[in-house]
Amino acid sequence: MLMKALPDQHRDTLLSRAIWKHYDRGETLFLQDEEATAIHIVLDGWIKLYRVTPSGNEAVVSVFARGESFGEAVALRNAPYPVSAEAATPCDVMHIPSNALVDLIRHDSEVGLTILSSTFNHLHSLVSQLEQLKAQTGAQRVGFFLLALADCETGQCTVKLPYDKVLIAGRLGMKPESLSRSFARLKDAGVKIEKDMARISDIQALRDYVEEEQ
Amino acid sequence: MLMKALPDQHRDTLLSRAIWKHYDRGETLFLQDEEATAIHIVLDGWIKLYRVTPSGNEAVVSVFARGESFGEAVALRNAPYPVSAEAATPCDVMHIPSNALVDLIRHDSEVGLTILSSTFNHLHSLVSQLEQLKAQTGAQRVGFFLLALADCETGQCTVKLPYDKVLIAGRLGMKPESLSRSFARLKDAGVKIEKDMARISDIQALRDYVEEEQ
DNA sequence: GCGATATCTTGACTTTCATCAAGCGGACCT
DNA sequence: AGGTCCGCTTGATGAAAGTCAAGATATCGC
Repeated sequence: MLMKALPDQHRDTLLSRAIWKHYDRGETLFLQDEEATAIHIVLDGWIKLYRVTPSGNEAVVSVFARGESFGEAVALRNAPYPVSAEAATPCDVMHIPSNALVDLIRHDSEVGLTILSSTFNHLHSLVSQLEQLKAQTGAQRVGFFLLALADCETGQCTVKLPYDKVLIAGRLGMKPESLSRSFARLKDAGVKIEKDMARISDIQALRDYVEEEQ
Repeated sequence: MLMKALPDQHRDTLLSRAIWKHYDRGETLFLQDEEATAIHIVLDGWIKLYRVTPSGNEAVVSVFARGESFGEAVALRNAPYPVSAEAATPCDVMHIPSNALVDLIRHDSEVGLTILSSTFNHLHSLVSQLEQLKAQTGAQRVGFFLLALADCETGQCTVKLPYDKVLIAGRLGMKPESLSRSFARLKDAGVKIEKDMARISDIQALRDYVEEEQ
């Protein structure tokens, strides 16, 4: 996201100062309240960002896939991370020192606008998450999640669940048990779960279901 | 927030191109999906940002007070607003044309960093809203809201509710009826509501209450 | 003062979801 | 094969919050 938006010349400047690293499942990239020194780009695998509440509960804030970047703005402010990051699957991640980026922004103000834009996309996705959480039932949120993964337009479709159900549940703001029950409800909307695959018998029917009142 | 962070010289540049305007309660500043042409700074009163869901429900996204600014990042991208804005009380608002700001950023990249930072404050507040919504009960969220308004450190304290209860309820992700019941529960934590004033008999007791497990 | 309207509270009922507990099935190990 | 751990599902129960409806309490205009 970040990289695509930059002109080649700048991208190379950043890449020359980057660090590649592999993480096993469950390994921690950084912890909440640590000071940010780099931004992170997922090359392969899934990274989850989560927060531990004072009472010790874990809330998944978001999950990043291959090609996505996170931590830009925190690194720029030299602020502490507001979340922790952990590999949800085995991962390859590229780290770019925040200095490299700050230098670049000072040098070319256009880069600032680009990052602002990417930050803003993230902000919008949070706003719509917030809205979804308030206004939709669990089963509808799950349906929405499946639709976002489906790549076909109409008719029947099969989706591979990208990470395990505990994490999906967290991502959608519910407990694994509730996720399981939501899947059961979605049977009426033509969704069948087999291991880590979801078979949607009619995309449009599912769309209608998630947009239904109540 | 935005203005304070800028050096005087730049602030004056912006102010010279700004427009002042008064809004009566209930008046609309802009609607979701309109194209953004300016950023907004609240001089007096309260502005609510809300979203209308496809099913017609209204969800309050945030409420801005005197001195706060919003719409920076949307204006910079020339994107459509993701939310609508309305005066929750009579308001004075300053509008700064987005061109003015874009010119400034191109001219001085430091400004880009400043705005990035302010955008990120907003983003973090959304993240913690998300977390709160998931992990706390209604009464705890209300308690948290009151604590944020209270200006004293310990002992007893009286807080004026800044806008009406329907809006507070929306801001906290609940229905007015639930807000009313949450207030009733907070009596045990030493909070009494009289019209639009909240009397907190012991700030610390309330703090303990909102941080309690469950 | 007296209605009329808007705002807030209360009550009864329902839905949704978290929780606790038990059970199933697969993967992995020795 | 037999354990054992883990991820997932299912069932029973309770708490929280939404819904619908009715009442209480302003606030305003006349």
